[in-house]
Amino acid sequence: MTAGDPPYMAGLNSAQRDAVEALDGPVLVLAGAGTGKTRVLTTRLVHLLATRRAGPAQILAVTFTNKAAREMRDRIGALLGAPVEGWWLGTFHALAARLLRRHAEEVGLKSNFTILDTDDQIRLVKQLLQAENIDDKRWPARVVLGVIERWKDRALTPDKLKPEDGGDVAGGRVVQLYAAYQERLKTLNACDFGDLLLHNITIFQRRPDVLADYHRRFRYLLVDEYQDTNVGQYLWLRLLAQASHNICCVGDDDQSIYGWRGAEVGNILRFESDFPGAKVIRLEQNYRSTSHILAAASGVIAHNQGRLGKTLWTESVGGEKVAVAALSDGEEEARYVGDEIETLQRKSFALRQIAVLVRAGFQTREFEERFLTLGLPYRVVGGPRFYERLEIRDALAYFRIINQPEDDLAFERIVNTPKRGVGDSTLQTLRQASRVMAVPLAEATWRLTETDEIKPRMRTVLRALMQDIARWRAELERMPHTELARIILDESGYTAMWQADKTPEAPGRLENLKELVTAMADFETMGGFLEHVSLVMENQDSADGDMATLMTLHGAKGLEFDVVFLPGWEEGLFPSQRTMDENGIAGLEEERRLAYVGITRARQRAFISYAHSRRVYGTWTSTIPSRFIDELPPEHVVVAEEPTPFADQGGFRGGFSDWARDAGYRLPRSGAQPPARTFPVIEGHAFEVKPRARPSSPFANGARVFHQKFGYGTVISVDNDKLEIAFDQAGSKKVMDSFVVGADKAG
DNA sequence: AATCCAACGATTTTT
DNA sequence: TCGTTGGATT
Repeated sequence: MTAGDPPYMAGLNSAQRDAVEALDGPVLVLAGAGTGKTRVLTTRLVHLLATRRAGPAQILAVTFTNKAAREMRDRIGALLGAPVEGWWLGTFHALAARLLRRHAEEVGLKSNFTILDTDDQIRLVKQLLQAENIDDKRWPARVVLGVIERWKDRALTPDKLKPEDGGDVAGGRVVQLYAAYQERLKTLNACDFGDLLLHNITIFQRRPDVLADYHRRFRYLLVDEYQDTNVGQYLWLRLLAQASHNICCVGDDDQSIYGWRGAEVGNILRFESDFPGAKVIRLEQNYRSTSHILAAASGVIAHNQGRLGKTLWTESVGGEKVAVAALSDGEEEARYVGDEIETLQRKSFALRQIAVLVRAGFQTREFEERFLTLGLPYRVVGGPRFYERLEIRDALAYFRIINQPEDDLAFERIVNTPKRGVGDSTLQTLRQASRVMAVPLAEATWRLTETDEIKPRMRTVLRALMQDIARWRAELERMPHTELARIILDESGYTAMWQADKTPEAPGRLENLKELVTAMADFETMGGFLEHVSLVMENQDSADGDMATLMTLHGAKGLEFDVVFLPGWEEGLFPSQRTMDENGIAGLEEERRLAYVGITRARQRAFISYAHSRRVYGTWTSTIPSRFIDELPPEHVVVAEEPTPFADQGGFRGGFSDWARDAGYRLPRSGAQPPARTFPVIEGHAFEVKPRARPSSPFANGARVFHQKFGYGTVISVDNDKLEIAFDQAGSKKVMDSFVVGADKAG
């Protein structure tokens, strides 16, 4: 490092430095796992500013997730010592939406268009299927929508498709449905996520003057996670970069795991031919993991074809080898993981630095059950997002119909929520009127209340609703939108509906509604807030405190932990049978990349495991160890195994899988009971006695308590800090007292 | 229009 | 096995 270096360059290695300093022309930074990718991106951006190549307004910095965008913003803010506001730094979708609001009329939308979420999309497709008399049993709306979305990912608009391109999906009429879907979106003044990008592309192509304007504006482009871009995103970037050629993409072909969502690894593989004269820089020094962990991950990923190729290395040699354990069944596997975590805890690993990464969400269940019995605090990452919750979507539908009168989907959602006695037949009448008069549903409803088309009682109800909506809409101009939101939820009877609800979820839902209104305060307008919700709002990491993490491999991308558990490495489960059936070798390779992502999340320890037999949808199935286990380089792995007649005492000599398959032979056939559990594996760590002297429980027999997962129940026995509780819904369970609260304090 | 059961079917999900 | 969903029932 030279004396004249600016402080923000301090500590960069030479490859990182190259990536920061290569400012002109196309640059591809191949950043392996844990090689300081974000550091490079943020430093590069700061370097652009410091060298006065560009001001904040001339840089377009694109990420996939809001989280990544936030992280970049925070880190740049820290480097500059000033907050990053109003920059063109955000997700593809947020930036595209921002551009589209400025030019909406160009594609037949108004600037206040609604961004639909998946639920809205499915409802819309369902309506179209019904209108076309297509059996939605045979062709479920989600399947049809899936086909349409994959087309959108590839920037294939209906005009680019021939009717036969849809195969026999929806009776051979998908293309037609797709066109109808787009038409319908336009009349709803709405678009879906894919459209945000595609409309941008249309505008750029149709209006060279507009594009040229953005060329003058955006002189430097920075793109994160380039391996995850789909064709639409690629075209969008290429259009924006075609004047300056100053595009820098950062990514890792080995971490491309979203092919099933339309991501094209091809984009990153083709970068050099797409952007002639491109400079390719490899970041290969890993700052995260031990050499054993890196070697294990590299050994697996080396089995993939068609990689750009990187050789990760680290200065952190040694450490523990990757542990591989064979367990008898899933329950035993959960027991094993739980035991290992307790051991690690005694070695003073923090729980928040330990993660269990599974292939599919349902796998977390066994671990949850085990952790509950052990009293091991954990959090499950994933599950429904805040804005996907029923009550949030209902509330938003009210706000949407106020904000955007043409939003029929929102109207349909709230017209009978809370119950107003508006049934299917009334709704049909409204829909028909809307169609005949060619006006939005809300407008049609308004007009119908003036006629005798509908029964007088219904007319009164609907008129009241429409008057409310009109009044709220007028208030939009006059009062703060947070206050208006409270009024809407109140006057519509929506809050009252949940207050009257006696189910255990009701208090939580009211809580969420409150939270929603609070969150609105950060926005200047209702419209701004709605945009935020559809593009940005996510689960708040409510769980602070020291807890182990349970999540999917997909969810773990971009994260790191001291210790990672990778259970369920069995053929069919991981790699997933379905992926292999559907996508063959390409699918298998994506699964392998997932394995690579999983292993490289670990800083110090990785534990891979599989079960000999597993209950799949209720029936016992015997399993075969994942082929990925065979691909682990033996010298970096330590096998924790049951001694068997087949196993060499030294372990791992003639090939692990042979041993494993031999052992598998001794298992009962599918449908039988699992073998007796004989092996809680792994070398002894019995030298320590459970040190935690626990205070006796604050709960007594007969106490009414509430548990996050099991709901309400009555304590039937107390054993120090362990309680046995008869839950009203879930039956009798043993749980830790720290996991329950008094029933009076619940909610 | 609300409620109740049976039949079904079941990955991964950044926006 | 278990949760969801849609048809049938009141």
